[in-house]
This record gives sequence, C-alpha cells and structure tokens, in this order.
Amino acid sequence: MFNIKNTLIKKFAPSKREHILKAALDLFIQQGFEKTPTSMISKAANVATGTLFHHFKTKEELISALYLDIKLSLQSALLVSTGSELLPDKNNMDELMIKNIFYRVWFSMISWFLDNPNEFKFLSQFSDSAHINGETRERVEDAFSEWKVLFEAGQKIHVFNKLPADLLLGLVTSHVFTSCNFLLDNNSLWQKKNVQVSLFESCWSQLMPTTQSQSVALVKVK
Amino acid sequence: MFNIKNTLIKKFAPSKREHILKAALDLFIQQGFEKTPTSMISKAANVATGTLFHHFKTKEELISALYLDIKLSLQSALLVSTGSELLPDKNNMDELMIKNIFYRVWFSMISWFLDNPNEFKFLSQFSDSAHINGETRERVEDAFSEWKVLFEAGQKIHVFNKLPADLLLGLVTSHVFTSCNFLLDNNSLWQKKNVQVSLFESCWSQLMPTTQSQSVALVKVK
DNA sequence: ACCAAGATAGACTGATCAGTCGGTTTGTAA
DNA sequence: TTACAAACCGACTGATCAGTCTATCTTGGT
Repeated sequence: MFNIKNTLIKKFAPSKREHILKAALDLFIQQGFEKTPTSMISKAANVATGTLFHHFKTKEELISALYLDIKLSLQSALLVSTGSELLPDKNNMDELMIKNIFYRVWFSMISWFLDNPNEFKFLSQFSDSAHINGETRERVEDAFSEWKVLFEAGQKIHVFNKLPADLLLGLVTSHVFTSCNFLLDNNSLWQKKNVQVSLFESCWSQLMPTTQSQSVALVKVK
Repeated sequence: MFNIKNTLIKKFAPSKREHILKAALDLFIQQGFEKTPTSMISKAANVATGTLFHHFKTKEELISALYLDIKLSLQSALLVSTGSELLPDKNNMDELMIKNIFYRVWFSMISWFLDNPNEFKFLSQFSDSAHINGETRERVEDAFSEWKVLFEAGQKIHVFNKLPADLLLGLVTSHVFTSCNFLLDNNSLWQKKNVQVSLFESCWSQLMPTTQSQSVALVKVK
C-alpha cells in the first residue's frame, strides 16, 4: 500500500512540500484560509507559485492535506501512548479500569496539544469549518472515537449517565479543547499537579450519573 | 443617548436594512463569510448593491453589525428571564441559591439558542473567528459574564473547585454550546425532562470541587 | 554521457468581488 | 407646492488571487 522507499526518501529529504505545509499551517492559524493567498504561502515557504500547485492541485487540496496530516499525527501519538492492550475485556470492566484508561487518553491528548500548539489551533479553529469537506473528514477515523468504546462500557455498568454517547463524546471533546486553549494562554498552569487533577475530575464529572440529591435540588429549583 | 423617534420608526418600518441583515445571517451560517459575496446578499435581500453599501460602509461593518445585533438580543433575553433581583446578597449565598440562579441562566440561554437556531449557529461558528475584530467584541458586555459573579461567590463557600474563574466560564460556555449543537440535530430530545436534568447536572458537575475519593482514584491511576 | 521524469520557477490570465458613482425615487417638513 | 435629504438603484472599476503555461533545472537509471 505504501511505497516505503519513497516514504523514506521524503522523510529524509522533506524539503519543499513540507515547507509549504509548514508555512500554510503558520499562516492559516494566524489569518484564516481566506486571508491567506497562495502567493503568501509560497513566499513564506521560499518557493514559487508553480511549485505549490505542482504538489497540491488546488488550494483546497492543500488544506485537506494539512488536515489529514495533523489528524494522523494526533492519532498515532494517541495510539503510542495508549496501546490496545489497555483495553482488556470490554465486557468486564469496573469503574477504576474505565477511569484509568480514560485518564490515559485524556492526558495524552492534552499533552500532544500542548506540545503541538499550531496543530491544536488548526484543529480547534477549522475542524468544524465548511472548508474541510465531508469526504476529507471521513478519510480519517476520528481520534476521539477511542473514547466511544469506553462510554458504552461505562454506561453498561452505570458509571456514566444515560445521555447519548455521541453527546458525551462532544462534551468531553469540547472540555479538552477549552482546557487546552486556556492552558496555552496560561503557560505555567499545567505544571501544577492540582490543576491537572481538578481539570481531569471536572472532565470526568460531566459523565457521571445524576445522584438522588442532585435531582432533588433541581426539582426545588424548578 | 438614543433617538427614540428614530428607533420607533425603524422598528415599525424595518424593511431593507433588516432584510439585508436577515439574508446575511442565513447565508453566512450556510457558507461562511468568504464564500458569501455581497452581491449574493443583496440579491437574497431583494436589494441593490448600492443599497447594501448605503447601510453598511463595508462588508466588515455588516458582519460587525450582525454580531452586535445578535449579542444584544441574547443579552436582553437573559436579562428578562433573570432579573437582577435574583442576585440577593452576593456575600451571603448558600449552595442552593447559587444552583438556583445558575439553573435559571443556563435554562434561559439554552432555550434562547434553541428558539433562535440561526443566531446560535452564527455565534457558535464565528464568535471566536478573526473576522470579528476585538473592538467590536468589546462593544458588548459578554452575555456570559452574568456567570462570573456566581463563580466567585461559589468558590468563596467551596461549592466550586479552584480553577480560574475564566476557565470555569469557558468550560460552562462550551458545555452549553455543545449541548445546543446536539439538541438542534436531535430535536425531540429537549422535550424529555430527564435529558434536561442530566444535561444540567453534567454542566454543574464540572464546577464541583474534587472530592477525596476522586483524588485517590487518580493517584492510583498515575 | 545521456535521457526521461519529476521538481522548480515565475510571468501571465481570467474570473471574481468589494466598493464607487451618477442618477432616480420616496418621504417629510415648511 | 416646493425643496431637500435620505434611501435606493445597478452598471462599472480596480484590485486581488487561484490556477496555467512554458521554460529551466535536478536526479537517478542505463
């Protein structure tokens, strides 16, 4: 499926194509797609316009390529840090096991985002945008789908509430994104252990079932 | 400060200007700013280009006006449903009072978003975007700042965790946005009382302090 | 040494679009 | 009724930009 020789060559002589992608990433997150003409990208990459369009047939294809690149990097980073051996018997997990796995994925993702701030900003700004067409989006399995298995397992043993799994996934995802956005603006925070703990517990708490006392309080509110 | 006569006249003879704003909103949320030429907006509003630029000096000014319009609508909707008499003595609130107020604001906001899906989509897509310049953004007090007072009060009496108030605000905001996005795609869900309860408790839980048992679990995970 | 294929270059083009301009209509105040 | 301003119209323009085209350079296989 892959041409290994080619891959290796490209890996050790990345040059123009990679420069273009790098320059595009920098400019896109600063100015957005539309305020970044291809001429500006090629200039920043020290490359002629013709070269840019030799590697990417259209501007849109450049954007897609960048999106795929980033998604795949994230995915492989998560795979490394949370190997599948971490999912023992999907039908026989207790709360601690689930929380353990959830924590590892959560931690890896935040770490990767903080280590790759440009890539994070790109995803954060554009992964919902109309510029990335559905076809492209479908070409990568979502990095967050790791979590779906967990949600279903957790719901089965009443560790999680009964909201639809897709919604839980969305809530967790946006919690992570919001956290990272804040952490990137407040650099030293992530060093503090108690901040990590609070953030993680805050994220985890969203998933927990409604307790009796909570229901009561809400009814009284109403 | 305001010219009442003018305001009333505009209110009862909205016509062109409002048509333009309405058409722009519809098109922007479907296609984004850049893929929506002004010519398309004026056509959809049954108006000549000249008219559009008579009311809005530039396209950017149209975008800003739309943003301000929507923010102000939301703000006034929240003010109505949560009058200031709901904030009794800021220095003497117990958990139930805080939760009560928090619930009212939360509920009003979700209701308004679901009742005004286009306005919601606009804010959801564009309020972070670079197209809305900082100056414009500062011209409206953020609708969510209502919550800030609550967070500080809650933290004082240890109802909330110790994460920075700005971060808590961000987490709650993104929880609401994610919820609404999901609810708009799954229309019947919001009718179910237990979904409302679960969603609210999920949002509220993010704010709660880390308990002893939670800390223990996390340490074991590590 | 030579050749073919891919990579690189940058001047150029055709389309698009924000914003202008000169003119017409409408509303209102005197 | 007149007069004046604000609202409205749509053909036009100047700038911008994605993508093309032709020519040159590099490289690896023979």
